[in-house]
Amino acid sequence: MEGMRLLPMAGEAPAERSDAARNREALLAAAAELIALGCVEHVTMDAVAQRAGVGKGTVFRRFESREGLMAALLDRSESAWQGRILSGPPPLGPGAPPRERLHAFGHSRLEVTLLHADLIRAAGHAGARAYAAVSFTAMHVRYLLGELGVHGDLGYLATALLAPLEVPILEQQVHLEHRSLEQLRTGWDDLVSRVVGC
Amino acid sequence: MEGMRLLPMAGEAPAERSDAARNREALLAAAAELIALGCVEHVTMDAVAQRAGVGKGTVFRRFESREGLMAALLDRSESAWQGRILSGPPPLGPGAPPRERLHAFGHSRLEVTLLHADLIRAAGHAGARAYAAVSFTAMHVRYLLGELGVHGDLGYLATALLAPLEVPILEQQVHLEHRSLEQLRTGWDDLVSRVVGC
DNA sequence: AAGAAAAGCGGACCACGGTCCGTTTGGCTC
DNA sequence: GAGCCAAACGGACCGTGGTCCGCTTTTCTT
Repeated sequence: MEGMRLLPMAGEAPAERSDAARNREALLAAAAELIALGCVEHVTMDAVAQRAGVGKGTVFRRFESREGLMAALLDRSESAWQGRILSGPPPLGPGAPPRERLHAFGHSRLEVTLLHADLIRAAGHAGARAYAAVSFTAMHVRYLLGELGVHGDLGYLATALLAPLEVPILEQQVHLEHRSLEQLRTGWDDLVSRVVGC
Repeated sequence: MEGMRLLPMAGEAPAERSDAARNREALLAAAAELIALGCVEHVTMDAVAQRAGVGKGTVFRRFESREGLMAALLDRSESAWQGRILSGPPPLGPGAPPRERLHAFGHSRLEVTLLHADLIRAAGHAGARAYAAVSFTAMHVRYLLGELGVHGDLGYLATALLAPLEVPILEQQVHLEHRSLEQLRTGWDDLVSRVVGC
């Protein structure tokens, strides 16, 4: 049994070396600190590398790009939020009727998106990361629409419902058209009502 | 009548010097050429300046930024398109019933957005430019919704309807979810039906 | 424990967007 | 036409994201 590889498990994750893992944590921490004591724009790759006490190349090897670093940062709160949906208390989590869950979902997504707007924008379309997030929300909305007995192309309807919750649209509505959070919530509720049917 | 300013007309546009105007045209032409014989990403500010035979500083003085240059490029086809809506033949232009116009609007917007996706992405949120475009489409959809007798926050509904026609969402649907143009058109029609009411 | 291969590391280097400031030029007035 | 000045010009310069490659460290094997 000597030649047996313990972790790699077929051809999946080749496992990370200890120094690499240590640096990954140090870099994420450094980036988070830099955000905390300034804006996201101040998070420059050189600054992160210097603060973490590593070379610049290391940052890129760990996170591919600046967008990748931002996406990794985002990933933490995003997973927590997904957890609240999959197994948290109602009406966000399971247990409430689908209609209520859909309304709660929109309100929550609205808030979390506005809260992390800068980070999300800086993360851009970082590889499969962004798609994973989009895909989770789309799948959930699709599921709720199904529960509600909606007919039609549920995949398209889910995407269409989610589109007004994306950063550019929300920023436009808040900053250019001066809509309040309350108005956005009402708008979502109205939109949901129209889409699922009277 | 000697001291009278002919063009400035109050405090509006201070008029452009002849060499400035010449350079603006040369730069736009150079940029268009560079796009034509390569992708949008190859349009670098140095390259545009060199091809137009001017200094780099001139490019930035005329267009503020790379995004500004892209927005200026986009502005041409965008105005033509707006013209087709305001005074072109039905069902896109006036003359057709509002419902048909709304469907035609979505289909047309879909195509033009996908066609110029790269340019639109490169233009980003270039100052008031982007908002002007967004604002035109929003106003038009809002107007059509009004004609259709829809009740509620028409401004919000217009934005929500338009959101799935924005570049990031369309690219996601086309490239990640492999939806055809036909499916997108059908999706738009269905969405419109649900929003304006059965 | 020793040795070797692979994974990681670091920082010099490059390209591009954007700024600055000394110089030139177009378009006035006289 | 001469002269003036605001506007426009050009290109050296800077910061940042991203790459590359020779050196170091970890980890696995025997």
